[in-house]
Amino acid sequence: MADIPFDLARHPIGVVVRRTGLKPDLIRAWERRYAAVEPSRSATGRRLYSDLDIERLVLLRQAVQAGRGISHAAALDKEQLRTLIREDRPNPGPARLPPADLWNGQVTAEAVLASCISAVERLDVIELELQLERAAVALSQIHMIERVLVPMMHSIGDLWQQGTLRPSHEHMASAVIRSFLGEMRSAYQPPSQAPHLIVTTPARQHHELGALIAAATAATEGWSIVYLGPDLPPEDIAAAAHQRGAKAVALSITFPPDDSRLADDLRRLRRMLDPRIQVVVGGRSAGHYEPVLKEIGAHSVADLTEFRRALAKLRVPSSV
Amino acid sequence: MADIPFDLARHPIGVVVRRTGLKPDLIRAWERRYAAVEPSRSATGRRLYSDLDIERLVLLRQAVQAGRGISHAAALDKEQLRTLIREDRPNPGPARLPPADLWNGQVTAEAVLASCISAVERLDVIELELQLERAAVALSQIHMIERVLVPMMHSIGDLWQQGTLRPSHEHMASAVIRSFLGEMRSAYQPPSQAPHLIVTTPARQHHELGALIAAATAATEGWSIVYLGPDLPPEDIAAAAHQRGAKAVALSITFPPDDSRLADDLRRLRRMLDPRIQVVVGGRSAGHYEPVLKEIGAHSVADLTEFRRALAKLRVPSSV
DNA sequence: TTTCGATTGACCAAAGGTGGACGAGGGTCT
DNA sequence: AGACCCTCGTCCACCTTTGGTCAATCGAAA
Repeated sequence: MADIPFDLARHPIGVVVRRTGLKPDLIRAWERRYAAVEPSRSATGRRLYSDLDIERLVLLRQAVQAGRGISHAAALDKEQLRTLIREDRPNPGPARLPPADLWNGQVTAEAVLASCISAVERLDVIELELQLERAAVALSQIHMIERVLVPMMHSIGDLWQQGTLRPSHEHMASAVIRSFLGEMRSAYQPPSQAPHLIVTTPARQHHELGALIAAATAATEGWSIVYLGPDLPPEDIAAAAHQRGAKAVALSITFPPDDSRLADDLRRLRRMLDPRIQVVVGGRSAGHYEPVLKEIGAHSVADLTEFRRALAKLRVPSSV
Repeated sequence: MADIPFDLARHPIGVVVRRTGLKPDLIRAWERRYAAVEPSRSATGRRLYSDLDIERLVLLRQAVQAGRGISHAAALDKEQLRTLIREDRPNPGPARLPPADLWNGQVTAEAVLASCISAVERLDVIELELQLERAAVALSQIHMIERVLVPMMHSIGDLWQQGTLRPSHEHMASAVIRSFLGEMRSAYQPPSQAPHLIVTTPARQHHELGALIAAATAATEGWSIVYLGPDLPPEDIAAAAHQRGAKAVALSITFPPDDSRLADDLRRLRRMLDPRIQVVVGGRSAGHYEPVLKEIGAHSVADLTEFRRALAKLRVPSSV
């Protein structure tokens, strides 16, 4: 399979606009004023960008977003840009959560959310996919999950309960979100020595969106995910964990609030599982099972931030 | 199933128009100006297109929609077009596939199938995704579905029943195939005037892979798909069909072999549905419901070829 | 006879390119 | 503190290229 060389100039400016989220005028201005990129030209003068050009533009955008001047950033090479962006991230990263998430007033998580919900109401698959895809270019993955997908699921749940939406709307949205999260997760290629995490839902728990979100989140944290879908009995969860030599098992529990069989399943899982394998449980109804979870020594997480923290702790056995 | 060779030229331009969603004038313009396809001619000068030509036109349409100029796209071969589109569609992913070092020879459906099954046995998500992705570039979509995915589902089903595989393997494979089919479907951007097809599974039918395959297949035939996932009661199917002004509803029935409630649901669906909306039913267990299907005037299809044929017939209201 | 398809040439909307100007925001100078 | 200036995203006017569509005409097919 002949791979296309990265430095082959072949993208017209329209494609670059879609992939970078920058406006065409701006791209040209950066080129004119700072020689930020220097695309080659077609015989008739059209700009042709290479993959490297696009990558560079994305980096430049991130650098500018992080507060650098474009005139300064444009002079740096790829590696310098990368370190610069990495430096900027951890500090203002969490602090920037409230105002961030927009690119010059264009794409805000709230606006995306509104469009998505409207698309769901109209049962418009194409529009919903389009909105999500477009947002994914502009928003970071964390924002995407925490500010768009999670609120969207909640809104849909609410609208469904109050009768505004039918099950078909909820089904359609689930299918689209599922695909989207699946792509999100598989876009992350874990390092080869990454610890394995089994993600699933216990038997009789059919709602898998929570598990998918967990999978996508853990993937961004550098875990290698084995996603098993919903509704799996404890024997199979344990077998899978052992076969893959997993470091941990993540379960999402959404419903019902109380089910003694589920508590039994959890105990059974713990008993069958290698004691070195940790269990993390989250989801809407996880709180109702606190006693059992404590009993079996599972990490119970109330939200994604806690989940991420738990993952970080699990990763480094020394710090337990 | 006697295969018709893909490169046999036999479709008049009208068929190509219906299958690709392109206007006849445009198809001819592409040929005239860019030699985008070069159909053979009948004795009297009529254009005759092969399946490969049609596939190529669909790919070209997608490339153009992704922002490529037709003049540029027309110069590429099938494989290049596929990579291009695949690259444009999903998240402008960070890392690209590693260079293919093995597989220097031909990619055959059988070899892919074997590697996939081995990956499932090893519960190796990454490898399975990699194999599918790689195969998708080399194989046509129809081959991919009929020679890889469908046999794979059957093999897994068999291995599961004979106890070689656990439910966790089956779950993992389902999740991956589901994502993959979802991407396959959404990679096909239907033309805007394409007729809508609702795809789902009746209530209590939880296996959705059949429905997903139907969705992906119909998408390649130029339908606009509203995929609703599994397990939907008739009221909601009907409501969705009416809200989107669908032309037809496709249902996949896999199990159980006999269920009187399902028969009732089918009757109810037919009663609630606008008589102009057709119902197509397929799946492993569809045969067991022949009487009901005949009673409600549903099209019952035994395999994907029949399904495609039924879709083609539905599309042209004149021929009903 | 009506419909479909082929051909040709023309038309025009959309996308892209260029150069220039504007103006909000943030300094600096005297 | 007011005048000045710099930075940089945006907008505009005007042009070229690209490419989808149409109309007119004619032969073939159903």
